Amino acid sequence: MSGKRETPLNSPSLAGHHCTVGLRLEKLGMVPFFQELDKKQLVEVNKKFTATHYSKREIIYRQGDSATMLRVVVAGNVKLAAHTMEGKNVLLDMLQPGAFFGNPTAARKDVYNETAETQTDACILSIRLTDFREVMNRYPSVAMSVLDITTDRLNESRQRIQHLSTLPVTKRIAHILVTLGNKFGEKDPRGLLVQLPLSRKDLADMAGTSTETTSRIMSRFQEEGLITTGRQWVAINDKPELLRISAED
Amino acid sequence: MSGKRETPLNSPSLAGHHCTVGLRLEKLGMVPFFQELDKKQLVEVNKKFTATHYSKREIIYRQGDSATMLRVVVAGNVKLAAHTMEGKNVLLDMLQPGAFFGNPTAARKDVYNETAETQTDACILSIRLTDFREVMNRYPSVAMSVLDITTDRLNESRQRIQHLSTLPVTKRIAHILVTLGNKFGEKDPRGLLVQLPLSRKDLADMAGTSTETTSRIMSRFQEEGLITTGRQWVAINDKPELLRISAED
DNA sequence: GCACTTCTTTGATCCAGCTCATTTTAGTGC
DNA sequence: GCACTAAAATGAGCTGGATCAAAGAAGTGC
Repeated sequence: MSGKRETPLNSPSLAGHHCTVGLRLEKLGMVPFFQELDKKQLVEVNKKFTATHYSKREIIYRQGDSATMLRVVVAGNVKLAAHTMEGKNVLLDMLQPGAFFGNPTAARKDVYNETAETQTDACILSIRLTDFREVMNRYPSVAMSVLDITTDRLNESRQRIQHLSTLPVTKRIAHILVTLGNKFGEKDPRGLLVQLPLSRKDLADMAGTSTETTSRIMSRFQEEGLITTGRQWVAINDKPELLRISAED
Repeated sequence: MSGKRETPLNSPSLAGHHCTVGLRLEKLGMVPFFQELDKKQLVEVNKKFTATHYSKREIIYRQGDSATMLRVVVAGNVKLAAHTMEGKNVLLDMLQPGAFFGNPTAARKDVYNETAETQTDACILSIRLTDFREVMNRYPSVAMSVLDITTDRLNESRQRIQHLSTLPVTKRIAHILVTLGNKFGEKDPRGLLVQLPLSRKDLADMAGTSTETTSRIMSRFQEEGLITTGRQWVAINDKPELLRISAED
């Protein structure tokens, strides 16, 4: 029983080699919106990108910084969060490899309105915004794909507005857990393990509630056998039931 | 004093002539994302569109309907709202002439997840989604413009999430009033008049609160001289102060 | 292995906003 | 102008979650 609560997350230190020049091209080709480019085009586009390695919990850019770059996660995870003047945080998105961030537009609106921070060691590619616009103009498939992704994000975002406006906290958290399971879940003896360092505060910032309330609800879910959780990690044990809770009545 | 509260909104019945074939082309050219097309291209694109006239409070499509068309508001206003099973509504967006609605993507996700309803008499153009994709592929400027608009909407949407998560109702409503003033405001003896039929319920559905609370807050704002309001209409009298309220502390 | 820091849990109190109930008022149809 | 309908205002009581406070784990550095 003793080890039951030890962090089951993968060691994040396996990064570091990710950002080698050799791997970059290969990775770029796996990014959804470059999928349709051929080898030659990819080489061309690749030249415009710069790779940077970040370690865990590093800030990539801050809310208010001038927005000149578009970035792509190659390896690791990145979270986007917005801050209020009085310490209130809102967790806007958690990104996986392949996802882009930093407005693809930002014509006149020249500052980021969220802060980007790594959750694990990570390798990030950046491209100047003007260069990326050029790429989209030359390859409509890229623009279309970016549009599709942005539209999906808009829809997610609107669903979240709906949840914040109409659902009580318990249901919101149940729904968030299901979503995290689907997006970051990995089979594990403990259940569907969310492969991410994820604190109660993070969950609270996603659900628009307080850390304490989140903690209470998580404890209840654990008692009921729906999840297994410890410091900075969660595993989903009964997704169907969580889904039911998030939608019941 | 007697007439002080009579509805000051423009009569909506001035539509009806909007949807003539003659006007369509002209209107299409004014839509932001066709801005860069020349006359000939516009004529070409125009052929793909169908115009429909709707009267006030008509449903254009419902949440759950299969999504095959992209639509553009030519004249009038349209609101997008999502419904919960138990009557809870969320007002997602209010559209002006020139705005498009109905996912521009919808590859596999083939249903609308909101309901579109006219707020005034309106003229709406529709194009088959596949046709629109073709247009975007042929004219990158169109795709880019649609992307810019979608990105702006995503940012707005995220700001709203932030407000719902961190601000008390009074501030949220103050902010909404300012936004409405900026977007739909017209100079009027009563103040900056929001040219739209706008009930307490609508406001409540935007702010994620109850009709009663909205009513109380609106009454207070009126007492304080910040707004002038009546049945289904509002005029902003002191925008700076409303802004201050929405951001204070 | 021990001291320290950070995260999490739990308890107790309080209040913003919801809900339910009723009255008032603005607009509509005749 | 009068009766009718729907929106808005107002009152009173209740409650989901916030906040404040403090104790209990789980990692970390030395």
